Amino acid sequence: MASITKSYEPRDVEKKWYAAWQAAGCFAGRVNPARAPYCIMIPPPNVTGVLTMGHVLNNTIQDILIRRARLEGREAMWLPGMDHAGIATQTVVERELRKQKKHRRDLGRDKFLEQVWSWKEEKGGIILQQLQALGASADWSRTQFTMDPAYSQAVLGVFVDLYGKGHIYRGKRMVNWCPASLTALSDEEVIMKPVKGFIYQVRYELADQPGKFITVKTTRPETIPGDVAIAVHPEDPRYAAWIGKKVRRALGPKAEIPIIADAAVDREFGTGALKITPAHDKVDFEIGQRHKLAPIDVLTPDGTLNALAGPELAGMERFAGRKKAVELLKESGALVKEEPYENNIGYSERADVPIEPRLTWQWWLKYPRIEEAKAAVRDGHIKFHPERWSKVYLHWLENIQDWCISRQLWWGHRIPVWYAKGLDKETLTAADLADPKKVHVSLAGPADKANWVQEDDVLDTWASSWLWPFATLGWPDKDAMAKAGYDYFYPTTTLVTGPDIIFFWVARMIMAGLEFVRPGEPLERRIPFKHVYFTGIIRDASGRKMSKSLGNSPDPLDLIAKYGADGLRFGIISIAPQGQDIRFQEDRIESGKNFCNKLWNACRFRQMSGDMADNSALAAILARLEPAKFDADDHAILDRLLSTTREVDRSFAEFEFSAAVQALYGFFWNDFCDWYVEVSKTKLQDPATKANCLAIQDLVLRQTLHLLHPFTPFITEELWQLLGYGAEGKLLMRDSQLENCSQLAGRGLQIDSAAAALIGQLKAVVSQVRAFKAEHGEAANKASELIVEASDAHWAVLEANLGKLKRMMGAASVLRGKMSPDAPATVTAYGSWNLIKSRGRGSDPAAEKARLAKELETLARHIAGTEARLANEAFVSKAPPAVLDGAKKQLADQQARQAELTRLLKSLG
RNA sequence: GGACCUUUAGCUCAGUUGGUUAGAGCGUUUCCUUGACAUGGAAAAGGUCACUGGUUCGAGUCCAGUAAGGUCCA
Repeated sequence: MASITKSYEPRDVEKKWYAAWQAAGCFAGRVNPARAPYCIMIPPPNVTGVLTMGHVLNNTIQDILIRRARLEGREAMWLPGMDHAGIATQTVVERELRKQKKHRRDLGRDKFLEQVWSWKEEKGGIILQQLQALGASADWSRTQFTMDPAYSQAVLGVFVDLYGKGHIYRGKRMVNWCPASLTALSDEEVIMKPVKGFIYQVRYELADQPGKFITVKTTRPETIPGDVAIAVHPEDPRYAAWIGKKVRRALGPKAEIPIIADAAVDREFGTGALKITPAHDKVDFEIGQRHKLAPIDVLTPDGTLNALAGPELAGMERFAGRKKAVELLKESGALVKEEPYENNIGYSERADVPIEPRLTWQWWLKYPRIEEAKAAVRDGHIKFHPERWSKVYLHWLENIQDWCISRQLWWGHRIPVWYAKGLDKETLTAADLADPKKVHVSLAGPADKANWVQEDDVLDTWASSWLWPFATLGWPDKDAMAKAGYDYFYPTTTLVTGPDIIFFWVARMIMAGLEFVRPGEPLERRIPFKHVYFTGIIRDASGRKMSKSLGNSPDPLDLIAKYGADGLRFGIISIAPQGQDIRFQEDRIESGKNFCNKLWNACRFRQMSGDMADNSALAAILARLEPAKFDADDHAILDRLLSTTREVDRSFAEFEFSAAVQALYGFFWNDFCDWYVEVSKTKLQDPATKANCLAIQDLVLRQTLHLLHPFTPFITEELWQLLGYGAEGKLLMRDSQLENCSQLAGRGLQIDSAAAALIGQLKAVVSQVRAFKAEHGEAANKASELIVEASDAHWAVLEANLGKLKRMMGAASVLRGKMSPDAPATVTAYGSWNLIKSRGRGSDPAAEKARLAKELETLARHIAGTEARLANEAFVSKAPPAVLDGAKKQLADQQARQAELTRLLKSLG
């Protein structure tokens, strides 16, 4: 067996094991009826994406769940893949074209798409390789892409199906239009941002009463040429006499527009009068509809003012147009006032430019299964972690609006709709749309393609990823489904994602699953997953979101190079409490690395401590234990091993990963390394106790490696092999079975849990002596001569453990003695024992007295508090007996200590 | 405007159904290169649990309100 080097070097170990695992097919999830499945579908990253800290957190958690499930003997399957990311990808390729001074229209649709595909083959999906560096144990043979032929068939088939069921319609409505990407966006793709600008008061002159004006407030004077009316509230006395009159439009082509009354007008806002521009505002559009006013669209798709805006403005970009409009209004005297103003403006999520409300023909989806989707979460078939997100989910479903699923892009799933040649798409009526001679909807398309023109629009990317949990399992193709194990793996077990896409993705997947999977079967068989774990958002140290533009996001690959993948994983999980955002601190990643090194060296110590015995199976190690020789330390460490295992079990059940990591850290570092390994150094010297001590170490290390493996897969596999836990050719990650707390406890371990309390006391004594020495300027490792004054019972306990304790305390000798009235100043007390270090150097009676006095002072305060509590009749009569006894015992201890300290203080003169 | 979250040591956070003197990591200070580990060991200092009320024998914990910060929805 190879010997363990002095420090852990992750790089080679990671490469070696990742390749070995892959070669051994460890990541594959297969249909295996003998085992319960555990399945996770990756939230598909964008094909344009590169690994961010958010991905690191999200995918580490998925890997942790999958690896733990595998160790528990479940058939684990983590399905990876990518999203075609319509706008983002098209933008990337268009940017490359622009470098060659070309536009996608120069190439035409087919040529452009060829370009996108070759970009995808060359540069797309880097992130999947990066996930491998992180240790992701996904089943790469199943990698899916939302534009793959089979997946695309599923997406288009769903469109045809929903169209046939009447869930999809074409309508001319207000949409969020992105003037940069030239496409519609759904509400979820629009980000509201407060923007500082101006609000203008503009007056409109009454047509039949020159010199009389009505004044409105607007932030968008450039749209005045699109005004079709001025609206006031019907019950507003200020304007009651004005209703029905006409005013002259303040800007643009001359026109007279009516003053109308509509209850949607907010009397409190501005002047109480509102200009109505139906083509450029959602509310205005609705008002316009009610009053049968035809909208006037003064903008081109790219946000330039058109001829309808009038000759002065036509051709100007919208923000330049606004400046010009203000100038023109000033000149004409229509501008009454201009004041600074902050309002919320919708921005395109991808292009980061203000969106335009715009009237266009789009395809809309009426969501299916809304009520079932609510019930699935409300009734607990799908559990959200943390639970509170279910409120957000339900609230969204309560107020759900139809989904605009068409996008004016080329990259994506082209909508399977054909229009009869010569048909004007802009003037289609509902009857036309229902007429199969005019509009054809099918997967295969019309037989006589020459007579038809296919819809130009593609589907929203989310209208493909909402099928992810089952389209990735071959749905709807029966053969593909059988091959992928659809029946076995669906519903999947857990979804790990961010709360920012509850609406985009989580809710829609639930509705899709309910609509398309296993029609007629109970709800719990149709839902796409049973648990949804929402991660926090990773922020920088000062709490800002990490973003490319701020440059405050570290490159995870740099972190892996610096701290190892295990260090990064351990570190990031340790700072990721459930349900809270995470402030990233690199020093926590460093602790992760340090922990790995500690683990490494503890195993190294084991290897150096004695010959390796049979470690190849848990039973073999258990057989080596000699319970008759267990001392308090052995009992205590096994007791802690079990309680730590229990805590990790609990943490997994509750999705509290950082709690698991913290429990393992504390147990391994404090209980095992700082205490058990140290006392082992004495026990290993004695041939009578050596073998048992090594067996205990082997048991503890084995279980620790097992529990840690999901978090730090590489180093644990390496050490597992180095310490001989794997029989020939057996891998930790694939061939071992993790014992949970009750399984391990059921292995016949006879543990005296009272021993843990005794060890706690001994630790306190050691601590006391060390503090005592440190306070007197004596190094911990200096062999001091100590005298102990103790009762027979205490001395017996101390004496029984003296060999180990001397090493821990840094004592050359520990003798039982008595305090003499002229004791040297170097004295301390613990409970009812006194530890006296004789012939101490550097003793300072004054400092010692000050220390004792300070301690007595705080003690007196605590005693007063405890006494007051016990003197309280209500407390004594109402508190449970255990609490009452605790308080009494506490008082007795405090008083005993007070007496000792007082005695010591006196002895110092 | 509505909903949710957060507020505990210099920093980042734990703190289970209310119960002994509120914990951890990092940072700070002092000491230690001892044979697993200086990526380490030992010790110390450091807290009015945001604020105000209430419930209770007892509140960091439960309830109400206030303040500050954050997120989402409209």
